[in-house]
Amino acid sequence: MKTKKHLGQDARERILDVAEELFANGSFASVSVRTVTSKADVNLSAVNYYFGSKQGLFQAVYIRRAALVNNERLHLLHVASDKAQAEGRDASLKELISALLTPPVFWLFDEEKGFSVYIRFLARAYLEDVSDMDNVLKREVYVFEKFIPYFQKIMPKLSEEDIYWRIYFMMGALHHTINHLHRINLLSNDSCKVGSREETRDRVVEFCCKGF
Amino acid sequence: MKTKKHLGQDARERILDVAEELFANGSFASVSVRTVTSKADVNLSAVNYYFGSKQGLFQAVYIRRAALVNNERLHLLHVASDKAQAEGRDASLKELISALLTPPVFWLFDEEKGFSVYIRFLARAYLEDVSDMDNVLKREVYVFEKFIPYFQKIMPKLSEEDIYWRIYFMMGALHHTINHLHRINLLSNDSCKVGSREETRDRVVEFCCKGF
DNA sequence: TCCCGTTTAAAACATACGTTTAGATAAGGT
DNA sequence: ACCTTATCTAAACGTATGTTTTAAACGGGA
Repeated sequence: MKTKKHLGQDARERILDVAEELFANGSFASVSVRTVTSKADVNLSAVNYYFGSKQGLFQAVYIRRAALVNNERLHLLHVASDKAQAEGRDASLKELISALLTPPVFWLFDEEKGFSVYIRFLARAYLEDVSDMDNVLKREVYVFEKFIPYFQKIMPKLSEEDIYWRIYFMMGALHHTINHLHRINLLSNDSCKVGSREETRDRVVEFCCKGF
Repeated sequence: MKTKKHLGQDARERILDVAEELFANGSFASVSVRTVTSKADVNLSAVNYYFGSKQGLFQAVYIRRAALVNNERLHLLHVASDKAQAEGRDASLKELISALLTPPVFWLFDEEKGFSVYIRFLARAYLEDVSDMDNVLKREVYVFEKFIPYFQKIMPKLSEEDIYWRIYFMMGALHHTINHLHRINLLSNDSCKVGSREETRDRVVEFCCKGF
């Protein structure tokens, strides 16, 4: 006897998984509640039941994993900082930038954990006004603030404004990588192939290090 | 006596103008044909009459100004190349990158000519599968191909693959600038303001030059 | 066993959508 | 004047949309 019912949290998660995937590949308006619920094998009204509205679902997808990327960034920052301190030096520019870029790039390649989908979802969410991304960004600012002193220490000539601008462009290269990595073949007339996650990470980190 | 009728080309252009603006600010699915036609003050069926379908309209918006950015890039390339030749030197890295980035950045600021809308439209179109952006990109590749020899001449150590990767990241910084420039204030805790188009251009060019 | 809050189900609601159709209107050529 | 062509209009078509409603099914605690 199968017990499909009364697995509320289970159904909720399943909806979030499906919605995350669909929203990662299409715009908010192009994804219908009916597609979500049928792919998640739940009733049509489940979305409204659990999330109130389609927009509520979208925001719930964001919130579920919002902190993870930034926590991992801060973790890598502290690891690099501790290691540097033990060796009697400052954290290098490469270490700082790597701490910012590695989590999203690696997770983009990590099919297993399902984060790659979330990363692409995030990139798209930045363009949707439905998700109130200004408030989303405010959470990211918190992380960048933590990085600023480290940048200033090794690059004392730079003003805070300069550093923010460079972080800004760095995020540009990152988001572009996330969004259009699959098109590098096309753009380069098949000169370039997408390699391993480490190779991709190294390329974008190198680019951003020099840009700084 | 107003002659609203028989202004076919006029109505067509008006539809394109309105659609360009709407598609620049929202996704393909979120913009309805009814919104376009009512804002353009034409009949509902005008879109299907002139463009066959909503998708046809979207592609027509793209095509209308597609060549302009890339033509301007090539023009700037030749200007820089001629000037360099007259001075008995190669075109500098900064000149090359500036030729690639200046047209979209300047037009982004140029409210008057309406290109700023198109630039934002383009950035969003890259995420819509409806516009068959792989074919769109092939047209851009043509332009990059023209630049490759110039890059190779002044940076002979770099392989073609390396150059393409760097152009790729450069486009990332550019597209990010286009998409999220208005959020630089927020990202930087109000440290940064959006300055003139020249200042913005100089910042992204400087970043990309060093990244190369 | 009964009650109660939670969850699932099916149907209906009221719009909004892209597209098609049929016919009116105007302009230009012959 | 007539015919042809391009343009514009209004209405309708069929479908898809997000959401709401109503009721049934279930599990746990009294």
